[in-house]
Order: sequence, then C-alpha cells, then structure tokens
Amino acid sequence: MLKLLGEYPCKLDNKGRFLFPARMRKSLEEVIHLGLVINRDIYTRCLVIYPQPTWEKISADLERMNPHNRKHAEFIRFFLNGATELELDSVGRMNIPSHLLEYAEVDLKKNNELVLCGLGQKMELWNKDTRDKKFSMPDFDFMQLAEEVQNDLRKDN
Amino acid sequence: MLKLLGEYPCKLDNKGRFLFPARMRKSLEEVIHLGLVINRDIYTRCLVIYPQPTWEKISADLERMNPHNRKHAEFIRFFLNGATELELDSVGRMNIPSHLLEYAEVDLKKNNELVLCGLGQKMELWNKDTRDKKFSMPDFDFMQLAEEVQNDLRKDN
DNA sequence: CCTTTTGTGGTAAAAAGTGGTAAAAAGGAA
DNA sequence: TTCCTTTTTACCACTTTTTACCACAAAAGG
Repeated sequence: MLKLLGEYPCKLDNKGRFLFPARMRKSLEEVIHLGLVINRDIYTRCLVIYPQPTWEKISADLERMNPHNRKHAEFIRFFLNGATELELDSVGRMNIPSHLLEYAEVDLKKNNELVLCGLGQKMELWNKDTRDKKFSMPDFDFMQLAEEVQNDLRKDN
Repeated sequence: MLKLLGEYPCKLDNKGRFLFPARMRKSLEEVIHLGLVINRDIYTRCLVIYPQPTWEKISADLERMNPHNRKHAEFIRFFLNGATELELDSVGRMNIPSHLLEYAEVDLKKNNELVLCGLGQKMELWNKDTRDKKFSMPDFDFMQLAEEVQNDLRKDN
C-alpha cells in the first residue's frame, strides 16, 4: 500500500524538463515501472501525478459516469484531455506537456522552482510561488481549519 | 503502551542532522525499529515525532475524512505534505527536511539548539529559543490554564 | 536544400547526502 | 574524587543526486 508523504523541492532544467526527486522515486520503487499519469488538479492550479495503480482506480470511477448525460460528458472531456502518460528517462527526467505547465502557472522564463508533494496514493506538483502564496494567504488559517475538520469528525461518531 | 516523558536538550550537527538523544532512544526501544514519522504541529511552531504505531492511528483518522469535501481535502493536503518518514542511522542521527526546520523556526546558521519532549504517545521537537520565549510570555499563565482545563474535564463527567 | 530551432539523450563537475571514526565531554559507579 | 562507560561532537571519506553543459537527430522555416 502506497503512503506517499512529504514535500520535495525540485526544478525544471533549461529545456523545461522536470527532474523527479530521487527520494520520491525511491518511495515509488514498487510501482514506478508501471508508469505515471499526470493531470490537472480539479480544484486548484496544480498538477496531480498518479502512479498507474491509482490512475486505474480513477479511470474506473470515470467509467461509471454516464456519457449521455451532458454534465458528465463535459466533465470527462475536460478531465481526460489533461491526462498524459509520463516516462522517466535514464536520469529520471520527464517532459511535462506545456499546457499542463501553463495550468499550474509555471513559466520557464520567470521561475523554474517547483514542489512535489506526497498525498498518500498520489502526488501533487506545484509552482513553488503559487504554493507559498496559497499557504501564506491571510484567509488560510490552518489552525482554524484543523479545528473545524476535527469537529466534523467528532460529529460522525 | 508508550509513556514518553521528559525534556532532552539536543543539537543539529553542522550538516543539519539531528542526533536523537540516547535516553529517548531507549524509551522507544520497542517501537523504534518500525520507524518514526515527523510532521508539523498543527497549533504551534514546533514539530511532532510519532512512533509508527501512533502515526498509524492518525492516518486512520485521516482516511475517515471525505476527500471531496474541500475543507477536508485542504486539511489532508497540508497535513500529509509536512509528514515525512524518518530513519536513524547507526549512530542515531536523522535528517529533518528543511521545510520542517523552517516551520519550527530553526535556522542552522543562527542556532542549532533544540529540545525534544516526551508527550505520552508522541514527542515534540522545539527550537530552544522559541520554546523558552513561549513559556516566558506574559500571557502564558500555567496555573490559570491548569484550572481551566481541570474545570473542562469536570464538566465532561 | 540549407539553416535554425527544438527535442533527446548523455556526461562531467558541483553539491548534497550518508556513513563512519576518533576524540572530547558527560554521566555513573566505586 | 577518580576511573570507566556511554554519549556527543567534530571531522573525514565516500556515494548519490543535481546541475550545467554538450552533441546529435529530427523537425521547422526560409
């Protein structure tokens, strides 16, 4: 069972290739040979990287949707359009499609610093600036968020 | 059943590695081979170190959350991103990720003194200065805090 | 058809991380 | 106190990872 954790700073090289952090590669040892899929995150301006087994679960969910329902079809279109299979080269680099980089607000000319984060079964890839800004926003109050979430859980018991 | 207690002064070496105090290592004897997880504390600028069994309980709570609820998702993101598995080397040293050190206000250049405290099932790791300051704040009145907490307990019974 | 750009793959050097050891310091026991 | 053991510190050597380049092939443009 995958339990991806932690934050790893990383960069794009001058050709825009993304060097996958060695530590995270090790956490993925068991599954990385099956390949990775990268896609837009639905809710925020970051990218999500799924190890193949996780992606399969997501695919299964999509297949349960109704392609004749307009809303569902629309969602599926948008979602699948982003998704791309990724391969690492011998040094552990990969090419991220430019439309995805744009979505994540990454502009090679301005800034090549990214952050790769573990989220259990998947990973998130952020533009460092975007992420820093997000967590330092005045309306991001983690302590309050934590309290609210804890209360939600308590109610369920 | 773990009952971690006490305060231990400790330091980072010049490469930023944290030498786990020998006494605490002994208190952890039974479980340390399973590994440790370190994370940000939710409410204050210190780090929390969980022996694996404790971490598993926390993980179980997280899994009960709803990943499609935005608040929950946000919480999970921030919480899991901080967490990192740690291993001690043969001498009992470990590498604490730099983003966590930053969170705990530890700057290797300025100050490498830390305090590790036992808290029953988990441990807290503080920057010594931060901790000293906290306990000497004019608004930190331990006796009053104690009274309030005791009263809360009485109500619950 | 030639020139320029872009995408790939590779490599050498720099930087960071890892592991070990000797000596110093601290803690305990006699 | 003094001696002995354990713990910590300060180094050093080695390995891995990352960075910065370079070279080539394919594609694009004139």
